[in-house]
Amino acid sequence: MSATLEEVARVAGVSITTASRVLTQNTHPVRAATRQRVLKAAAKLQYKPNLLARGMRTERTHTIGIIADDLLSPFTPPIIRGIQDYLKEIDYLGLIVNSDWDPDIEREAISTLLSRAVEGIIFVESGRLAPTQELVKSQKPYMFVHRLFGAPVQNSVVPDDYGGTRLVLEHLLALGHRRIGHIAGPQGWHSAQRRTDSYLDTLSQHGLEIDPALIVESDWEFEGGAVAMQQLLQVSPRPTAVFAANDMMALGAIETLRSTGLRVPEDIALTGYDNREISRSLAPRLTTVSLPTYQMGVTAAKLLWQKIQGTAHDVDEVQICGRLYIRESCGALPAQRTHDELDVATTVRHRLTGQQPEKR
Amino acid sequence: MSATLEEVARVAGVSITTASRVLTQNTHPVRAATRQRVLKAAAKLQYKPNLLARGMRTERTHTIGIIADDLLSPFTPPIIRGIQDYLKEIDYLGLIVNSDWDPDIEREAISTLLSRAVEGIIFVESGRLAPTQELVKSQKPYMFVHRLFGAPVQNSVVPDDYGGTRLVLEHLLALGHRRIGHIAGPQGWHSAQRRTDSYLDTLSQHGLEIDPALIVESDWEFEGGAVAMQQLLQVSPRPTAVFAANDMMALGAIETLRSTGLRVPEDIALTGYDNREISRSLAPRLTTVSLPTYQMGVTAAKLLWQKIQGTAHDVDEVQICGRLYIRESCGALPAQRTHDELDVATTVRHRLTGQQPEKR
DNA sequence: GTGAAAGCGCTAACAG
DNA sequence: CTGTTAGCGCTTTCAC
Repeated sequence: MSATLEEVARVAGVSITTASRVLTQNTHPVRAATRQRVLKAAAKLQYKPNLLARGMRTERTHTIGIIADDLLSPFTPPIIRGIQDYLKEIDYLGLIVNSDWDPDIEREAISTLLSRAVEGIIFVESGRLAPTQELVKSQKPYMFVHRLFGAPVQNSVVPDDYGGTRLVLEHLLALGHRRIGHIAGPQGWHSAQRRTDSYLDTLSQHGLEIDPALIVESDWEFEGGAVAMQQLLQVSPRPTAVFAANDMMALGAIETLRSTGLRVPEDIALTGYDNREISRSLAPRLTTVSLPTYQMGVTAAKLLWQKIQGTAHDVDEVQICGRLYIRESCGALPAQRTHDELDVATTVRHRLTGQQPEKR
Repeated sequence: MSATLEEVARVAGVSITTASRVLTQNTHPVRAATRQRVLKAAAKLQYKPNLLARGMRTERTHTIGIIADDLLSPFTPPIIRGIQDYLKEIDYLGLIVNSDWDPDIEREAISTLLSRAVEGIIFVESGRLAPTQELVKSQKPYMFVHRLFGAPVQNSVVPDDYGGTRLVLEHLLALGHRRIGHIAGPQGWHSAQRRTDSYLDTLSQHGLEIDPALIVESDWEFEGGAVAMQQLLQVSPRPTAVFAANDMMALGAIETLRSTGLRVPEDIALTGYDNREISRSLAPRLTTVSLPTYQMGVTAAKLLWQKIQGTAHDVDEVQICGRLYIRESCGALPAQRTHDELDVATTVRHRLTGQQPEKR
């Protein structure tokens, strides 16, 4: 390992205590000259405090636990990144454990983290609605981010699906659409339900009558969206726009329209939700609302930090609204960038091992 | 915190030493009856060892560091998941830090991790080719996974791009294609270069002449693939199949073909690389080769573990080959599932708050 | 077989 | 202002 405090103290010709006082943000007074000697010694020896030892003494390990139910979900990594970025500012690190929607594994994970004296735990996309016995007993603070099911619970940070949906629907309404279909997510999911609720309320508030035939529940997936769209096409009069509750279903819907010979957005306008990365590439590029995953992660970390410091206690559910991304699929932007534009945007050249290709 | 060894010992009526001996995989002999008493006391108090204290004594923290240059890359999460799953088996945990392609941040990250007495470090998608001074000095083992640039280096686990490319090309050859275009990745990237090398070698080995005009370098992106395909379409005679060096460019190429009125795979067969999640959804579903990210993570963790234990030292670069996924875009499968099939595959039903919709 | 004691590296009283 | 001392919870000699 690297140099210890003792060595630094010896080199600086002071006691361990003094060295410690200089090398921490301790308020205890130390003479300037002494301070300098210690600092110099530390620099010379490349002293790095052993955080384990410090943590043992102070009960502050500068570590929190992150329990992810599905690390491979498209939303989990940006949430974690948000958490990490906030942690970095306060000089903390996160220990990440997977729980795979299994209560036993999760219990085990909590236990493992507690054993490592984390100062708090953040659950990412947890199916759980309440902390385990052990966690409660430990008195450690915790937060849920992007809780997928159930009613509002304290200490959780979730997307404002209701508000986000209103953003995209009012955009469609502003474009003149009056007959708007809805491919809903599975209603067992919190987000799906909120988005559908908002669809119903927003249309009603704008004086439109709800046509049950224009609402089709699907399963979040591409193929589900494709099938749902087929169903919507059989309704008459046909909707002029469709709000899909997520991007994958919107893409599936586009596929159905395409194979039916209908154009997006000219024949039917389409919008999604989530702002998945692929949505801004595929043609037509999708108008959608972002899921503010990164910001949710930051917020959860910040709230956990306040709880660790004792400046906050149980907090009510926090909702964070995404942004509306207006692209081509709703008709508000030119239908498609031209290939000329693409040519400018991208550099393409030939290659064949070593030799420069001929000009064409 | 939870119960300490001392309390367990007191309850069991033995010394701390004895309790410790029972509760670790210590070989020291303990009478069966005593052992039972300790075990019972531990269970009763729900004893969980303080891993910090143990780590301080043993210099084994059961923790490794993971430095990710880009957590939001599509490949990083599955690599990390592979690492974590292996770590779980050996009862280790990973401390994840981001470095964002910045050498200073990376140096800092290494320092932070060392300060926490990690037993080794895995670099994920690192741009770096060698460990820092400090890391070398620390004597801690390390591994690189999915190193993106440069020649083979020791202690790294990378995909076998050469072999993977051969898989997909031989598939196209077996389907009878003789004029195969190639949308290459940016040749500064290791993977791109290897895939192009393999393209050249495989075609040559099968007695085909390389036509430089059929090789277009692009930028890994959707739009780049679209532009590259336009370029390939101007070559005459036209290729009957195109191997894109990644899925995104393949999707872009499909878009170009579609807007040109050409069908995939009837008019031109297309294949990608990486097996991105979206490739198995969009129509036509993409034939591609997987990047064995998960397995790479597992392998890196396993090798690191061997180095930690001292049963292995510096190891030569390990290459792991992906799998060929045959789908519709190359023409080897029926062009598209029918909508009837889709109907069966997915449950779709109406919903309107509370009320069951009418049968249609 | 069992236990007393030392100590990992650090911080926090408490004296001076 | 500085230093001495105790001890966080655990493992590990070394005696018995």
